[in-house]
Order: sequence, then C-alpha cells, then structure tokens
Amino acid sequence: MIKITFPDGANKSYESGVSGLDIAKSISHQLAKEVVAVKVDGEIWDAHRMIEKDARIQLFTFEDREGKGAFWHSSAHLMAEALEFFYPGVKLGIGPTIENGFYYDIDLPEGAVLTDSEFKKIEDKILELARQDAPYIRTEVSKSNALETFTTKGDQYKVELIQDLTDGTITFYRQGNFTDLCRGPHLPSTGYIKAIKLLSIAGAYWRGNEKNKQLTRVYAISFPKQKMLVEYLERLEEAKKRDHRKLGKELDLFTFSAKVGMGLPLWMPRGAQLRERLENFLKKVQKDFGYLPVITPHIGNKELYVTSGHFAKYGKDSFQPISTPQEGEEYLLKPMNCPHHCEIYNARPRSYKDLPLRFAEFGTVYRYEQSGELHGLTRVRGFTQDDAHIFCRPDQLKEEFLKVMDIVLYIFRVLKFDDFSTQISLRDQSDHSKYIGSDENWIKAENAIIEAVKAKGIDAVVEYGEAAFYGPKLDFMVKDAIGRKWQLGTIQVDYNLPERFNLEYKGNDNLMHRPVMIHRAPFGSMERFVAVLIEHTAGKFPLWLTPEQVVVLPLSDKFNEYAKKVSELLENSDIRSFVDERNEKIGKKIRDNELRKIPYLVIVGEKEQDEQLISVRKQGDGDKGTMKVEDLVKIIDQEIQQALVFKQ
RNA sequence: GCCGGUGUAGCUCAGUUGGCCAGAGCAGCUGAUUUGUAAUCAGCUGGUCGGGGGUUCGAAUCCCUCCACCGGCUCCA
Repeated sequence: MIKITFPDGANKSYESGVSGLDIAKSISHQLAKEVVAVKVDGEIWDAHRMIEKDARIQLFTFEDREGKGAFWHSSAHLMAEALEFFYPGVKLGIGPTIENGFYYDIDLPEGAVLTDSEFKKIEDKILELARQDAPYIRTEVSKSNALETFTTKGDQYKVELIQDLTDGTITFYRQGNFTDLCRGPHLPSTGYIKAIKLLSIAGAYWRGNEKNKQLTRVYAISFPKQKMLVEYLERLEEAKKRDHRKLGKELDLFTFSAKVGMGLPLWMPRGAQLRERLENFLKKVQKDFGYLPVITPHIGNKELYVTSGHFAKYGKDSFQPISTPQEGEEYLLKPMNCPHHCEIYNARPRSYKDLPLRFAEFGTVYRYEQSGELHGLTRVRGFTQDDAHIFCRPDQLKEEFLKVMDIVLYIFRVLKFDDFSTQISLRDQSDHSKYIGSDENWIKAENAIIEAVKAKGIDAVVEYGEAAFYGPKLDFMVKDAIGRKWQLGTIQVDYNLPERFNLEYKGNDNLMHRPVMIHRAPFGSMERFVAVLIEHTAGKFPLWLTPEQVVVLPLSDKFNEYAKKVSELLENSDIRSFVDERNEKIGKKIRDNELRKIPYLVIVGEKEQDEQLISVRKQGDGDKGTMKVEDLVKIIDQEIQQALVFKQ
C-alpha cells in the first residue's frame, strides 16, 4: 500500500500501481470522467500512469491550465496522425500547446501543399481516430533506440531533437499506429477529444531561426465538448468586433492609404482630437513631475547615429540616408529621439545642481519595419513616441526610476488598463555581441531596474535577450482584443549613450562626472496606445477623451433653434457637443448616435422647449429622464473628475 | 523579408461548367414626411471587378506578375 496526500493535506492509502484516474474514481464518478492529468510530487503525469510510491497528488480537469496542456498536447498527436494519413512521408517538427490550443510544425513531402480547404477532411479524420478511443501508451526508451526509430522513419527534425536530450529521460507516446517523441503527459485515450477545429496555417522557421528551413505550422484547438468549441468560436467573433482596425474605420479615427505608403497612418479629425487629448493629459502629468519640453527635427545627420551606435546596429535595416544635393551630406529619418536629446544636454555645461534634467518630446520617428510585420496602428513605419530622457546623477537613479514607474502606473490606472503585465528585459546571458557598452555598466543598469521593481513590489517576469542594444528595460505589456501581447510603456536605464556622447556635469567636488540616462515612454507610442485603447474600450472612450461628449437631437426641425441653444450652453461649460440636425425620426437619430458611441444623447422637443429642460440618454444605458442643462453639466463634470482623480 | 490566404460601389457582401449593358442592403444626394427614445418613404448617383500582362470569339470568373490587406514566422532601437 502507498500513501496518497491530497492538496488539502488529507491522505489516503491505495494499492501500489494506482493511477490518478483510479484515485479520481474512488472520489466520484463525475470527477473520474473529467480528470485528464495529475500532478505527482510536483511533476505533471498522465492520469492513467501508475503511481508506485507515497506521493502528493493534485488532479486536473480540462478547466485547469495543466489539464488543457495534456488535452491539447494529445490532440496535437492525433492531428499529426491524421496528417500522416493524408500526407505519407510528412516529417514532424514540434507540436506544443499554446495559450489557446496547439500547433504542429510539419515538413510536407516534396510538392505537397496544405491549404485551409483541406481543414475539414483533416478534422473529420481526427474525429474518426478519436472515436476509436485508442489509449495513449507511454514507453521509456534509450537514446540510441529513440535515434534509431526516427532515423529509420527519416524524420531528421525528431532526430535533431533527440540528440539534444539526455539519455534516460526520453519517452515515446503511442496511440493507434502513431508514435511520437514526447515528454507527456497525455490523455488516457483519444476518445476524450470530442471537438476539434483547425484554425490557420502559417510558415514557421525550424527552431525559430530564419536561416533554417521554413516548415508549415498548423494551428488548431480542441475541446472535450462540441458546445465548448462553438462558444470559443463565438468569443473569437466577438473579440474581432473590437479590432481597432475595424473600429478605427467605423468611428472615423484613422486610415491608411497605399498611395501615402504602407504603415504610415493618417489620423482623421476624430482620431487626431482623441490623440491630442491624450497628449495634453500626459503633458500635464509630466509638468507636475518636473519635465521640460524640447522639440527636435525629423531628420538628423548620419554622424549623429554613428555616434549613438544606432547606425551600426540598424543602418542596413532602416530607411536609407537622404543626402543634400550640393554637399552630399547624409541625413537619416529620425529613428530615435535620444541622440537629439543628448545634444540638447551637451549644448551647455551642466552642474550637479541642474540634475535631474528631464527632456520630454512627442517625437515622431520613422523605422523600416518589414512589410509582413505591419499591423494596423500597433506596428507602423512612422509613429510618435511620448518620449523623454532623464539625465541624472547616479545617486538619483533609483528615485527617478521609481517616479517614472509612478507615471506609467497612474496612466494605466486612469485608463483602466488593469490587466497588464511587466517584463524586465535583460541582456542575452551567453551572447553579448549584440550590445554596446561595458559589462560593468550593464550590470549596474540591470541591477537598478531589478531593485526598482522590487521596491515597487511589482510582479515582473525576467526575459533574457530582450534588452535594447544600449541598455536593459522594464516593459509594460497589454493584450489586444484577440489576445496578442503588445508592449506599451517602457523604461530603460542607459549608461552607454552618455559615454558615447561624452555627457558630463561638474560635481560638488569640482570634477567632471558622467550622468546616467533613463529613456522612458509611458504610452510607448501614440499609435499603439490608441490602438490598444480602442480595443479595450470597444470604442466607448472615457468621457474626458472622447471627441464628442454630447449630441443634441431635436425631435423635428422645429426645435433646431432650441437644440442649438442647448448645445451652446454645454459648450460654454466646456462640454463638447453638437446638434444632429438631420431630417430624420428621433429613433433613427438615437440609433445612429448610439452606434457612434456618443456618451450622452440629449433629446429636445416641444415639452423640453416649453419648460427649458432637456431629456437625457446615456450611451448603452437608455433614458435618464428630463433635467436642466446645468444638471447634465454637473453629471459630466463629476464623471470626468472621478476618472482623473490621482490615487497614489 | 518568408509561408498561407484574401482583394467586386465609401461600408458589408451576392455574382464558379468563362457568355447579353456587373447586383443587393447600408451610407451619400434629391424630394416627400415634421416626427417622442435603437432603422419613415420614394427617386437618383456611385464600380478601370486591386494594377499590369496573357489564354480565349468572349474574362470579375482561367494562367503569370506586381501591389495592398489578413493570419502566422522572423524582426522590433
């Protein structure tokens, strides 16, 4: 007998060789049907794998992340089996699970092409295999046997994977006639898979390396119930309605023109107003935090970027230099604001008493992004950073860094971005060739960030190899409507550019010292931030940001004059309002303005005119009754004040 | 840049064995209606079927090529 301990601390004796599934059966019939994986002493196992010694266990169903992992991983194997059926000789790469589903990278036989028109028959085949309810059988194999198996099969990708594994830890899983190299865990049998949908197809380089062969990646998702698949697809459809590219068009915020050039956004009046308000909001916050405005041109002499190191790093992958017609001097479109700001610092001698200096600029920069990378407003070739560079003494670094974090967190709070994640981006641990500057400077900079994050008590993940070439950074990431992560705010500590630009200040010891630089952009870029804001709000912007706050709807053109008067009164109280004078019925005007997501609709007819009142409707919330104009002003002022209140 | 897909009116979409002047709804314009809380009615305008080339008596439809967009990969100062 062995002793099994449950998560709540309770324990129970079972015969040796009992499985997670058996244990579930002993608890309840329902649980046994749902269990798909089990954690045994911290390791995730197959639910049907035998446990042979005392252990702490935890049972997982599809609702758990661990359960989904086993479920989707097993589905990937089944998909691979179906793909082998239709494409004999197909070579298999990796088939991992992802946040929503799984994929398998495959190398199709010479001449074969997989397109989405084949999805249906592959799905059907998978379900057919699933109905056979074949068990997933785990076997431990030696490295030499494993290599032999896949060398015989001619699958060089698996061979390559096995070569990197340590002997003694290699396992195969087999279901039906299909065997795959896999750590597991897996479902007890294929019958658990009741619904599957192939989602898309993409090229993916083997091992993520551009120099390797590009394999075909098949994305799919599966569920234990058909209904769950239907719900998932519906959710996906709903999310697509929030796509900023769709809403940007519908709400007249921005557009693109192939004639202007790909990746070069054109802000329409409503979008420009929204963006301007965001900028003014941040300007005000920054003023309170002691920032000083600076303005720099859109181009800069090539030498500037040679000095900063940007040219060596990105010169080949940038828009190429333009040159003056007479002298042949080379200029680059500005890809970064920092070199310009360094030269502003250098414009005059600085004393330790001047620091910190905080130069802020909404600086528009131009970067050559690969054509396949462009994506709405989130990835463009010309964009405006809410940039600033803080030049400070080393002893001021920590405090300055924390203050920047305060700004970022404040902005996220005001705009209700509460589902963000933070990432500390450090140097690649093994390859330092991508970076400029001394090890000593890097270590100082990396430690500064780690300490600041610790001081703020923020839960950040550490990613190696994600740093900028001149310094490490702290990034704030937010997800878009369909779950893609985008970096918004960024804070970077930099000891290197001050050296390259020979920045100095005179200390109280009468000696010259080198300042430290902080690069920071709380929004990241106006383009990307607005994109994410659109998706988060589904176009229902906060009252203080929205281009039009109130629309006045006269019941018929007899009341146009009164409507105009009401609108003027609102404007006099700094409320953005306009009159919908179209010759339409009131129902039509309400519908159209609701769809345009105007926060307040004011209806005026004979009754209102006689009593000098207004009828108010709130977007998405229906009739609010009649009131005086100043009552609405009060409601709106209050709503705005509440949104902007500074809570430390 | 790479893999796969898509491209018909401002928007959403019909239009496949290649065949008369390419269609609808919404938007727009004109007129009628003077309206009480999510779509009033009628008429009209609007398209080099993404561009170019080819096959054919004939191409939105088939082929080639370029462009843009969509989903990924790689990249992201």
